[in-house]
Amino acid sequence: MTELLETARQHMAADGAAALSLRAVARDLGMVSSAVYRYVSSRDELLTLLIVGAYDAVGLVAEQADRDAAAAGGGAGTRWLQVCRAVRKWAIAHPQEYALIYGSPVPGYRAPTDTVAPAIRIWRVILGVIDTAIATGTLRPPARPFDITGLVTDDVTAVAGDLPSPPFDDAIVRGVGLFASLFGAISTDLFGHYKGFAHDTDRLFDLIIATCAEGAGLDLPVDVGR
Amino acid sequence: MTELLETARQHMAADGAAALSLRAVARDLGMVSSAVYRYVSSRDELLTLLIVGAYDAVGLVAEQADRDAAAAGGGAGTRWLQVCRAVRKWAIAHPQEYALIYGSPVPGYRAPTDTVAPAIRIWRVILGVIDTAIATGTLRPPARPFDITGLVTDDVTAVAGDLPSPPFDDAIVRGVGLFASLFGAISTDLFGHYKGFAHDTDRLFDLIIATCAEGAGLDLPVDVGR
DNA sequence: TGTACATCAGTGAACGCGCGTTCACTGATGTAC
DNA sequence: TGTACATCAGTGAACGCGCGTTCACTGATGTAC
Repeated sequence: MTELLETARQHMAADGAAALSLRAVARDLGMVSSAVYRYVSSRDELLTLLIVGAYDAVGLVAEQADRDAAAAGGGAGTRWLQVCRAVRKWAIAHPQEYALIYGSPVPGYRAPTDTVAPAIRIWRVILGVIDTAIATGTLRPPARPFDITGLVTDDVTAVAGDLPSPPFDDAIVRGVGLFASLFGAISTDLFGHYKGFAHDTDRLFDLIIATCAEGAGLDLPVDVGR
Repeated sequence: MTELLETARQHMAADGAAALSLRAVARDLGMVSSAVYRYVSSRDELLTLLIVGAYDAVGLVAEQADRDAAAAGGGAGTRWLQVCRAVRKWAIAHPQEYALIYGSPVPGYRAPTDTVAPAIRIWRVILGVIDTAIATGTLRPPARPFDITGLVTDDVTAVAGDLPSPPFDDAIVRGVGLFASLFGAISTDLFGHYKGFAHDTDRLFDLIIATCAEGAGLDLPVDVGR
């Protein structure tokens, strides 16, 4: 089973998730194609397992980076930067797994609800960073407060707990902004949208994260990319 | 030819680019499969045409929104917001074409250089907005200047012209930040990462864009999402 | 006005391929008494 | 210690399918003299 997933991941790494074939994986395992049905009931189930695994890997990497940075005495800004760097490092090491979850959906595949829980892990990390920033008084209050009534569903509180009180009741907006900037910055690079214009992509990434985090009221360490 | 591309786009809309099949398109056109080779020399060439078309569509939509906002007397912030909204509107109307260019690469497809020029149109719009903001004195100077030496290749000046002088020599960083936030925000929504948490996605989008733009030193109209 | 020829858009059959999934099966290993 | 049985991991053949691409061809339309 572990071997099956490992081989499937290798195939994905080579050809992409959309081209993932049970037969090819079976071949690589030295099995006849029908044998994989001993482990997995269909191609879709295999994809689901890979998706869940990828979300969990991102979640784990993010949680660890966050914990490590906090343990080292880092504030909210440092923690966010380290989370971003860790997620990006994972994405670069596993581009097709990244594409599987944060790229375009695989044609014909319908995600079951099993994928929701692992997908949410990264959100918890983001909201945790923001909570810390509020608690330690380092989150810059909004110049002009947003009206967030009717913006999100009640399910958010199930994940995030109660929303912070004003002026920080816009925490979700900031969180979504951080999320979008993180995955926007990674995808832009990974999916080839720099077209050869970027040279030092590591530093450019830090600077994008810093730029957008500043907009969210989060100050990154002063020496980022400088 | 126009019909071919139109039918191909319809098929993509239904099944995604990775599943696009010359035979299925031919069937829909009431042709025998070999007949499409009259118009297109291979499946890859068809994909290239679709990709170029999608980039051009995004570029056009962005340029128009920018021009219209400028003509209506909008400043840099307003222009950027209108560009974002226009691109997002196009993306929602053409999700698979969006995924084709800003999602994960199609497995097995290698993009020829023909796609570079149309892909760059949106960058010109972004850099144009920033130039305006500098020229009109509405771009907030960086609190702590970035050191951008070695960050980008010389090709950038071919697209963007000469870089602005300090303290705005970090314009590219801001531009990439805006780019990442725009496509991050669209993809997050379109690829289903809100998982049912977002309610008013239109307003949420505006707020993300405003949040990240603020980090880039660009002030959006005061009433955005408020 | 009539004829010869070229161009064009599409036909139809065939190639070799890989795919997901099913089914009845085999033989080795483990377990119960 | 020996026997009967159940479980397990995998086999092998077959199903029906759609795919990209090639090739020699046909018949309608346009053009030149």
